Amino acid sequence: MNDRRLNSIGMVCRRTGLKSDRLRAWERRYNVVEPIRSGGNQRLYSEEDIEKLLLLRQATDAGHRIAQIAHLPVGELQGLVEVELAIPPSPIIPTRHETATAHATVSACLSAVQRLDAAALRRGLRLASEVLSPEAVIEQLLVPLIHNIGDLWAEGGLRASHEHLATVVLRVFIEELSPEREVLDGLPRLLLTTPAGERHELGSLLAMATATHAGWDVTYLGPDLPAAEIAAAARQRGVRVIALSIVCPSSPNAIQDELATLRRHIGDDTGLIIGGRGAMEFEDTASDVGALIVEDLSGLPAALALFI
Amino acid sequence: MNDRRLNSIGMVCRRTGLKSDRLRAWERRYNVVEPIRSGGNQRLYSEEDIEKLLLLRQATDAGHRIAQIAHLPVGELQGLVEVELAIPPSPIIPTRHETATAHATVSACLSAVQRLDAAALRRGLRLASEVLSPEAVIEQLLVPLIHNIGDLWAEGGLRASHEHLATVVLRVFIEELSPEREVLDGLPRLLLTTPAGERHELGSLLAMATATHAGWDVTYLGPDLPAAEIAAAARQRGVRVIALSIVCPSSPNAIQDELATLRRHIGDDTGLIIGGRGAMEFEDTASDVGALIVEDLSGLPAALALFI
DNA sequence: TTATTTTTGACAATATATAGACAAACCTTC
DNA sequence: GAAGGTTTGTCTATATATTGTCAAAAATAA
Repeated sequence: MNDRRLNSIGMVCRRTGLKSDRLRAWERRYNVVEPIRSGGNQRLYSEEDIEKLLLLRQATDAGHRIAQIAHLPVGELQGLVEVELAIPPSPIIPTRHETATAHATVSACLSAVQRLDAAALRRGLRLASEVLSPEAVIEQLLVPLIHNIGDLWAEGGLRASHEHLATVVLRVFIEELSPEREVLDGLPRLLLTTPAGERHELGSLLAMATATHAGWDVTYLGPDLPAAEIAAAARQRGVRVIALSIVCPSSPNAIQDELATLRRHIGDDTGLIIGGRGAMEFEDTASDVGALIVEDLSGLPAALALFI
Repeated sequence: MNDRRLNSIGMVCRRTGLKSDRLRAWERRYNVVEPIRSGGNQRLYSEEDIEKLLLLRQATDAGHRIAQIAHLPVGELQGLVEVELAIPPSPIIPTRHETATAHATVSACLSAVQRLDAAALRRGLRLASEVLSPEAVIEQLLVPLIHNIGDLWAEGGLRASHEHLATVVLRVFIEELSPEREVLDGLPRLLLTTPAGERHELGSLLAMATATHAGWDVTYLGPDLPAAEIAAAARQRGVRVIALSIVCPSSPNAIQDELATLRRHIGDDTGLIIGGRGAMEFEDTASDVGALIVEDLSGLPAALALFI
């Protein structure tokens, strides 16, 4: 393991909490470590050096005298320090609540939205997610819920404030639903947002959760982003595909322009997917700009797979 | 993934926060990047160059010496800054104060935003929140971070896409930061949103976290809500106070109208608080409609207390 | 034109190195 | 316990290295 990462003495001080004088004194008197030198004769410590110095610091803090332990190898120092290392993993037993049907939860959540009761909405969602798998939560709870909200909104049964509250709560819930994005280096990259003029975010959030589950490295940028911005972000991230959610834009004509502008900016190498409730209205534009239309959220993984 | 779009040195300075002299010095002394030249011998940087420079800035901010890290590839630099972020939690180093932790994290988070790296931003925030108290997270991490984002945005160093990404990540983080709103029956109720025309949400999110910590039952409705909607929601929830965040509205005149309309709708019994970076510009309007202006987030609890 | 960029050299501010001194803490011995 | 020596961390002074910044003059771009 030849680590090219070398640390200056200042860095070592920050990382070990030892002052530089002490560090140099230890080296001078006991050769605790023997850092190589830079061209200008400055010390360069390896990660192994730092590890040993950290252990020495802990040991001296615990009362050991540096002269007695300076020569010990790292392994022995660890033994010396590991006096109090107890990590009893507390076993968490998932309490199985009654299986509330997704349907009942949908109606409960809808009622919470209408009452502007964010706490109740959160409780309902959380309860369901304890029982259902993430996929089931999306398909049986979130999709119908968001659909219902959209319908009610169209009928005038909900005000903008209700939709805003639902968005605020759901966006956090959906993001928490997504798996932890840890070291995902090789994954294909997807940019997800809604075009300028489309401020409805819930659909794109669902798409984000779905795409993440499908194994994509999703950069999610929220709603209402101009084409030039989308293109710039796609370039910076080096994404393979851009996906746009369109539900109910304020101006359909403007969306067409945005799509055309976007394709012009990104060139032909980047895939373009359009989905959402209002996507079908842009079928012609989509074929003009070489975009794939996805009618249903369940069709998204297959559409994405075309670009791998 | 070859980007035909290249960046001038001025653009790189805005996007990385590095001064041009420093940039050229790094190149002259260590060849950190080797931008191609235009016909007139001017440097043209690629997106990969910018990515590397951002990481180098973050690493030097964290105390690394440029000479030791200049030659590292991007992947190792990422590992390096992760290591640096992982230092604060180490319990054996009492020498690092809260402020130092917060400062390093702010820089790391800013770099993550500029790289459109949501995962790194999340990790940075989470690590800090494991060490700092919620109050410290807000005051020393989130407020400076959001301020910095605003400044960079004003200077052209950030695009809308960067601000969107930051909003998406921060809104989830801030909501998770807030304590569980469980049994809070007697708490005074607050409605929090931004008026129509103001789409910047980050400030109102901070206000939400602050007000929740101050013991209010906050109904948060996200950004960009028309006055009539705000009034209707306030009536339905029976709130005592409405708080609005104003940062940089698309049309200041429209905001004045919204404020007047709102006061007309809600009557005189409901308190009205206006805060945020752009709030001071509406001082006159505020006094007309009987609204309290809060200049600073730290003044919010006191202002709210007036209405209990 | 005006603003930006390039090159070069110089310079100030930090960081680090070495050698030596010193006081507080620690240990041994009386 | 006290005396005396040892260990240990810290401090000083001086020198060198590294790093960021600045200025001037010429070239380029908008």
